[in-house]
Amino acid sequence: MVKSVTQPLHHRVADSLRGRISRGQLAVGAALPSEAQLCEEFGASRGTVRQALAALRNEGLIGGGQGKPPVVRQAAVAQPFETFLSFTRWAREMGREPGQRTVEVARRGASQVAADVLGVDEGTPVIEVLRLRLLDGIPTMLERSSFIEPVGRLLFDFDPDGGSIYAHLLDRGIDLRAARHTIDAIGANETDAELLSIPVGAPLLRERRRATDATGARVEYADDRYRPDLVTFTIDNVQAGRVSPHILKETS
Amino acid sequence: MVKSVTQPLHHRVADSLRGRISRGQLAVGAALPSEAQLCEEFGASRGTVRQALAALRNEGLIGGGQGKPPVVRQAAVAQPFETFLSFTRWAREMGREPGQRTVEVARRGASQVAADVLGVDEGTPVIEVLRLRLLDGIPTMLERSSFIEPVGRLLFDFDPDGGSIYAHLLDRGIDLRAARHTIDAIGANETDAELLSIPVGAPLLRERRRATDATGARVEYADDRYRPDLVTFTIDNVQAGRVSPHILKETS
DNA sequence: TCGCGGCACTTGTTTGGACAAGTTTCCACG
DNA sequence: CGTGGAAACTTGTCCAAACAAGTGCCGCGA
Repeated sequence: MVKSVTQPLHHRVADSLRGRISRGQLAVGAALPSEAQLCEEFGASRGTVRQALAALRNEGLIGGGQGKPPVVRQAAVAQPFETFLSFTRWAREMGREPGQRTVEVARRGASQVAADVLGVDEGTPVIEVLRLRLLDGIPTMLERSSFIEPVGRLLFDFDPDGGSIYAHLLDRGIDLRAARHTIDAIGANETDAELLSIPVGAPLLRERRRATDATGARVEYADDRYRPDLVTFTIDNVQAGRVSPHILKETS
Repeated sequence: MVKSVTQPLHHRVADSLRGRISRGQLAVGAALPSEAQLCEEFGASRGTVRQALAALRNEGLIGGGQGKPPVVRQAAVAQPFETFLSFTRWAREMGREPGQRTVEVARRGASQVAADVLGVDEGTPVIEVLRLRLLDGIPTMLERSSFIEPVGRLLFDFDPDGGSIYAHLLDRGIDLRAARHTIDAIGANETDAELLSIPVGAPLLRERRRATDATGARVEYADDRYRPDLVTFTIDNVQAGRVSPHILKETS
C-alpha cells in the first residue's frame, strides 16, 4: 500500500466526502456509497473508512442507522464558528449582500476593558478598528475591534472595504481557533445612533467577543452592536439528546 | 470472550469513565488511565477502548494529544436544556436564590403573535402567565408565557410562588422536549419598567421561546425580558472542533 | 552541573478478519 | 396476485497485530 506522507488516510476520505456533500454531488437525503464501495475507491480498509464516516457523523453531516447506508442530512450547516466570526461570510450564506464602511483604523493604547480581556497592561498599544457593517446597503451592525499589536499591524495593508478581516489574517498565518461570545443589550450612544440611523438610547443587541489563536493566546476583543429589528440570535435545543444546541444568527 | 447481551462494550466503557468524571473520581486536569490499562480493566481490545475514548472526546469531556494520556477537561457542564427552560433550576445552579412573584394567571384569547407561534387561530383560548423572577430578591426578569389550553389548565392548581412551572407540568405528564429560543433586544415598556425598577425605554435582553412536547406539538410561547446588567448569554465555540458550541446563561 | 541522546511509554493510523444485527429485495408458495 | 420468508447486503461490534509519531524521563558524557 503506497501511503501519502501528507495526511492520514481517514482524513482524506472524510475530506473527499465532505467536498462531495458541499458541492452537491451528494444531494440532501441521498445515500452515501456503502462502506465496501468506499474501501475499494480509496484502497482503504473498513476500519479506516468507518473512522472517516464517524467524523462526518459527529459533525452532523450524515445520519442513518444500522443496516441502512448513511444519508446526507439536511441543514448541512456550516460550522457556526465562521458564522459567528465573519460577518461577510455569514451575510453571503444568508443570501444577503454584505457591505461595510471602515470608519477608523488606529493604533493607540488599550482601554481598560480591552486590556483586561486581552490580558495586557492598560495602555499597551493595540490596533482598533471601527467598522459599520451593512446588509443590502442597510446599516445593520457597528463593530469595534481591538487586536493585539503583532496581529493588528497586519491590518494596515488591509483594504478597508475589501471584505473579511479574518480572511485577510488567515492569509497571513493568523488562524483564530476559539472564541467566547457574550450577548447582552445596551442603549445606543451618540456614535451608535448616528452611524446606525437610530435614536440615542434605542436598544441594541450587543455581542462582545474574545478570540484566541491556536496557542490559546488572546488576539482580539470586539464589541459588536446589532440593530435588534434586523438581526437576532436563535438557539435550538432538545432535551436528553446528546445533540448539541444549534445556534444561528438570523436576519428578520 | 463472554459477551453481555445488554449494551455494547464500548458503551459500558464510556459510561464507566463518564461516571468517574462526574463523580469526581477523575479530577479536572487529571490524566485518564492509559489505553492499555483500560483494555486490561475491561477485558476489551484496544479498538474498543479507543471507540469509547472517541465518544468522550467529542462530548468535550476529555482532551489531550498524541503521546500524552488524555486529560479530563473542565466544564463537565450539565445539559443546557434545563438551564434554558427553568429559571428556578438555573438560578440554583448558579448558587443564587431564585424568587418569583406571579403577577397574573389568566385564560383569554390568544394574541396574534402567540397564536401564530402556537399554531392556533387568533382568539383561541390560551392560559397566560405573567411572572416576575427574582435573583437573591432582586427583580431580574419578566416572563410572559402563553400555554395551549389543555396544558395551561394544569396551572390553575399551581402554587403561584411555588417554584418551577416546568417541574409542576412534568409531574402531570407534560414533558417539554425541544425549544427554540430567539434572542434580541427591546426597550422596556411601562409594565416592564415598573416591575423591573428601570426607566421606560431602557434596553432589555429578550428571549422568546417556543417549546414543544415529545410529539412535536407546540405547547408554550414565552417572552422573557432580562435586565442586561444582571444576565447575559455566553457562547463558546472552537473552530474545526467537532465539539459543539457551549451556551451559558450567566449573571454578572 | 548541564545538556543531549536514547529508551520506554503513550497515542495515532491502518490492516484484516469474524460475527451480530438490521434492511431490502425478490422469489416461491399459497 | 399478495404475502411470507429466505437470501443478499448493509452497518454495528469486537478482536489481534503492527508500525508511526509524539512525550517524558533517565542516564551518560562533556
